[in-house]
Amino acid sequence: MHEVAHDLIGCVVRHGDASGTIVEAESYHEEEPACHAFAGLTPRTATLFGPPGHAYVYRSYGIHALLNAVSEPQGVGAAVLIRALEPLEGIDLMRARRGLDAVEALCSGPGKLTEALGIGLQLNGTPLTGEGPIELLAPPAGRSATVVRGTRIGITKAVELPWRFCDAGSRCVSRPWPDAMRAAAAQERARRDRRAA
DNA sequence: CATGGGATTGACT
DNA sequence: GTCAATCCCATGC
Repeated sequence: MHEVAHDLIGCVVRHGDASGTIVEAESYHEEEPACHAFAGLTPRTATLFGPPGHAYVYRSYGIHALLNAVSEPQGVGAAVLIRALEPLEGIDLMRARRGLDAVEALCSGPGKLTEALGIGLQLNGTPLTGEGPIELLAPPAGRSATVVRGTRIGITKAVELPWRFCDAGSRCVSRPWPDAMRAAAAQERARRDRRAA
């Protein structure tokens, strides 16, 4: 049921002149209480119950816009939250919007990437298939990411569900890193220290 | 109509 | 580590 979230890792999101590769995503479904669609069909969740391949953008904590891709057929409320990108094009534009220089900090969080790409609430409900301002593109041929799976973060309900997917090789993932990534990073550090000694 | 709670981030102790 | 910022909307009276 959550292969969409897995498969989005490595895909490219583009808005205007800025784009990035997805390195982190989480799946949400109407049957579990962490999903906004759990409350049923309301004005807020209408997009979630609409056709797949559309953007669900909502305001979080009154401050940030968060970008999701509707992932199930019309009538089923489900979406994949895009949590982090590796910047690809328009990096200087992203720097200007974010007021930061470090590339790995530009899109390493769901609120950060919408700011970097200039995505706002007015894009809620727009298609991601190329007819709308935001476009979702398949991974470039030949690219294959090592995807690690973990529990979703920042939520208080259904925290045990392992529906968070990250590219283990990316430094642009939002924190905290999944255990598998921390282990890999520690191993790398040990290897480097051994070489230095 | 009033209230409360976030799928977060950045600044500060 | 803690904490405030800030607003949409679901819920309850």
